[in-house]
Amino acid sequence: MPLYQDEKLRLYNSIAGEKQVFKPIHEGQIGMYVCGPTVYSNVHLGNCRTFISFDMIYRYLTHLGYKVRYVRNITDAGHLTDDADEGEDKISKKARLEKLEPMEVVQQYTLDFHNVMQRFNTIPPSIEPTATGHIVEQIEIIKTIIEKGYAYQINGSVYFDVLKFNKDHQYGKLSGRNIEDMITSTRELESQSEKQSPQDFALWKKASPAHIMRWPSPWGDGFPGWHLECTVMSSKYLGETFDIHGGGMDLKFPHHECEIAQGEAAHGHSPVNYWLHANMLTLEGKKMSKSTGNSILPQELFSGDNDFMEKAFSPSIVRFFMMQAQYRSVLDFSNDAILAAEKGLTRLRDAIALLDQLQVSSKSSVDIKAWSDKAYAAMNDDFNTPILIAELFEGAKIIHSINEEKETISQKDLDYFETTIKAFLYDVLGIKNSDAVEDVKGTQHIDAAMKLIIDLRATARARKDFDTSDKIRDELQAAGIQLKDSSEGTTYTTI
RNA sequence: GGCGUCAUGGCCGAGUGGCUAGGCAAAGGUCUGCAAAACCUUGUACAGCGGUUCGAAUCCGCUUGACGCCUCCA
Repeated sequence: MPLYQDEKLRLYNSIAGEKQVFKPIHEGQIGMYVCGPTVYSNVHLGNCRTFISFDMIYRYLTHLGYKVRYVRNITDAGHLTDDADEGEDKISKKARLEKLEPMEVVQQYTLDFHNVMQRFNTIPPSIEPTATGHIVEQIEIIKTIIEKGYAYQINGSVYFDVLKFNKDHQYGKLSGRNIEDMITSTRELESQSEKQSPQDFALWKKASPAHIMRWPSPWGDGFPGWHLECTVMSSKYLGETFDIHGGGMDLKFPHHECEIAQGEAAHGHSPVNYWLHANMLTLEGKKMSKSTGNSILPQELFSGDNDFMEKAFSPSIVRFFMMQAQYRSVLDFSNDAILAAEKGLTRLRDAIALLDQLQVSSKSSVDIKAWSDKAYAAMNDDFNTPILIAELFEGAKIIHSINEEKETISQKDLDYFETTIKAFLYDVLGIKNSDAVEDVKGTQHIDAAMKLIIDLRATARARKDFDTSDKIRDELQAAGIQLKDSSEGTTYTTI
């Protein structure tokens, strides 16, 4: 029997503004769409937080026994640098500046994104569609929206008519805005806009002669608007209404608002049942952002080559650090905070490593079921990973108590305990049980330590204390470090 | 200016109308030839001012501050 039948999952639905009991459209199956990156530059750590948060959510849903179709797009066209009429496609701009084919830009940063996601131990989505791969579908849905009367074309571009839409539907319900306020508070644009109303947004943009990314359409050569791809790809792979839509908090408006409008305009009903928004990662108290330069790249963190941190941190530590905050809370990234996370994770890992050598008894004095109930309760409460981690530390305390024979555990309980605690740390939180740090300084430390051990062994051999020298060699071997004796001396390698 | 979120002990970070969050750090202890490590024990904190209440850090109001969105951003 799948776990989800016992576990009542509640999640915070942004559009309702409250936690709701989760009920999928089809029993046991979930469709989840997450807005992916625009691949015009390297993903920074803030971007990663969102994807790691939804990876954890995907993992937990899967852990509960749901069959999840997880779609996360790659935006490789259509994302404008700004909303003005002269707004340029981000990919196109980067290609122009670096004298590359747009698809070279896309390829470079898609590879970077995949590489970083792999380092963070995220599970690839079931489908990872691209905007350029769905131009035909985007053109089709634009036609539909025009037919329904919610879009107009002008000078080879097509705009969504927000005011018209708002007469029959409610624009702004996700982000809590009403159209009147928006009209009165909209900043005046210097340039004369071809849009009927400043709130209108582009479904299709005419390509100027110099624009290198262009596709033919009924309205002339051009490229699709940013919001459209998500509407098209989510409905194509998950249906016109699906269970969960995720993304960063900063996409709530206008991006997700526009998605709702497009979906309702084209299909007549709301596209999403549960909207989930992951909060921002800040650096020195300010939102990480490519445009302001206040950001740190994952590679810089893993290598220690950055101005913010005193040492290198492995992907697992960074991920564990992120999991210590709830996904809906703003999290500030700092040297002290991640250092604390590193020590905590080590303690947790050390405790779990003790599981294999625990003595079993005929009866348990510890209540493992009560412990796991609390762990599940934490996750069922809108994926409260900080509480889950607190329970994992309680688990560590239990392990130590048994190890010191202050408490007892039966074989049956131990098996369940081990399975559960590992499932939560490895499978749900996605923390690997060990990982190598590509830390130059760290390697130097190990080298220094190994040199000392090797010297001690050499001394022992010199005085024919082979008990000691063999012990060193054999135990290192067992620990995965192989000594190599040669006429030049002794070296070591990891196995 | 509009909309929204948040202010928790040295740091990070949960949660709750009355009962221990957790991690890091710190102090004491166990262990140890000495250290280190490890493990155990210890924290009554919740921006300020009012109000509701038998009781609020938790609810309401105001003040102050921070952040996010309103323009591209995960």
